[in-house]
Amino acid sequence: MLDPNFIFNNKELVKEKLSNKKYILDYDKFSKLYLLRKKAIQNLEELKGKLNQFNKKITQEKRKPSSVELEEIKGFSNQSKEAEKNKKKVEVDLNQMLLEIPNLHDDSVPKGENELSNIEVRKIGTIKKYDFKILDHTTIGKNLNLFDLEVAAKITGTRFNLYRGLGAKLERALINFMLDEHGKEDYIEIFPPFICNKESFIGTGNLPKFEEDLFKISGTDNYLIPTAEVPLTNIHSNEILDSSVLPIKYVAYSACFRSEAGSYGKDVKGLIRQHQFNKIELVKITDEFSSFEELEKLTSNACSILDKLELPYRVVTLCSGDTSFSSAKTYDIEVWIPSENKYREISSCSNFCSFQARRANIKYKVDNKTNFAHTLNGSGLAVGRTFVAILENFQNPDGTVTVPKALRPYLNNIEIIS
RNA sequence: GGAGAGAUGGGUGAGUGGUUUAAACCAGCUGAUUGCUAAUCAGCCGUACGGAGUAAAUCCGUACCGGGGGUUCGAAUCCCCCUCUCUCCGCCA
Repeated sequence: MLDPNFIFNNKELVKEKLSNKKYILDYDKFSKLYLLRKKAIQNLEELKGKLNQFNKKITQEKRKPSSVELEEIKGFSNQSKEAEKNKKKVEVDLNQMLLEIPNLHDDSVPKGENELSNIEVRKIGTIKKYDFKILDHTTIGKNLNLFDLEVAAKITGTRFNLYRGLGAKLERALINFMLDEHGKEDYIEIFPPFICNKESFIGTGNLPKFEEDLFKISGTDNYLIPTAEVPLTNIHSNEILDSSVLPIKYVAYSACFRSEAGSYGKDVKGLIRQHQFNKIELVKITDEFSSFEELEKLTSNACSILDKLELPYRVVTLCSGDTSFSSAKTYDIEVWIPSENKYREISSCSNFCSFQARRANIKYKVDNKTNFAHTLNGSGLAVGRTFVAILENFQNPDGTVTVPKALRPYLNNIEIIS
């Protein structure tokens, strides 16, 4: 959520930035609600003040009000009740509008409409030359009996997967490897619930706008998490943190559930786009001064997993139009997928500045002053896509797959999956 | 699933309709005193919003005792709904 005072006082700037993010702000509607709210508050407080004064007098004089007084004061009481209802209604209206306004992108973000305007920051690792006909991960997985999309389709449906044998072990090894590596960087490990309530989703910005992307638990206001960002960021909702505990760093494994509404034709083959997948998530809560510095660190923490797994990748700064609803600045990390001959997103690292903190009410205190905290997150990494990248990048001419050295201790020191 | 108890400031905890402007204690901060540590004494010690102030300091007002609604001139206190916690029983990994 943006600061309503900031919107009110920076009309042109806010409108322009939002339009770069493909959002047309109805400023007139906003300022009308903003001013109505102020007026409603002033009206209510004046009436309440009169009422309080009268009641204080009665109390001090230790007597019951006379019938004449009662008549008069009842009028005030009723008026103030009306004023209160009016205030609440205006506040709800304003709040609803604010919840649907995206975050402003940071000035360091390139302006642009779509991914064509994203800027490559760096490219790491060398793409192998293969002197044999390479296979895609679906074929490799099938040949080596590592996972079974058909069985998953039978027992659940499309876009679900079942890992089997060494495939299941590889997936688990990756999870443990990533958690351990981030633990070395002093991220506190969390094992969160995979279902969160509506308030938590509003806190991170998934609701109210993106409900269709989520799986709702029938008969409740709860949803399956699409990422551990939701529980992790909300650990400190409605709290005022002492500045000495910042930055707070969390890492968590979770299964992630996404409806993938509106992506029916996309990536229908293989493990790239699933309704359920595994992911390691990094979340940071910082003060307002260090968040961009912490974003750089968080991004390189995510990259270091790819470095250690010897997977080629590149880092991209998303342009304004490609930056998500809640984010002020996002780096995408994209891993090389040989069968597609291109880089594919494997992590998205974002600084939300105070946008989520306002929604989730996360503050910190320094020198007796409270401010909204800044929140950040990034995948470290998407496990399923890492699995895909390993199968494809480490495939051998004989159809086997070499296990990256760093991962072997997690896989009974197996060197080759055959 | 059944029965019961509870939720009050950073913590413990009093408070069953009106000086509650939430007692008291602990923790914390500031100052005084005293060789140091410590002890003692005094003061301070929440959040949000609105208003005044060029701004900061500050001052005034309003709201907040798990959340929402209601009764009343007046609610931490009475009524209704919800959430969560604890205890016992049943079931269960």
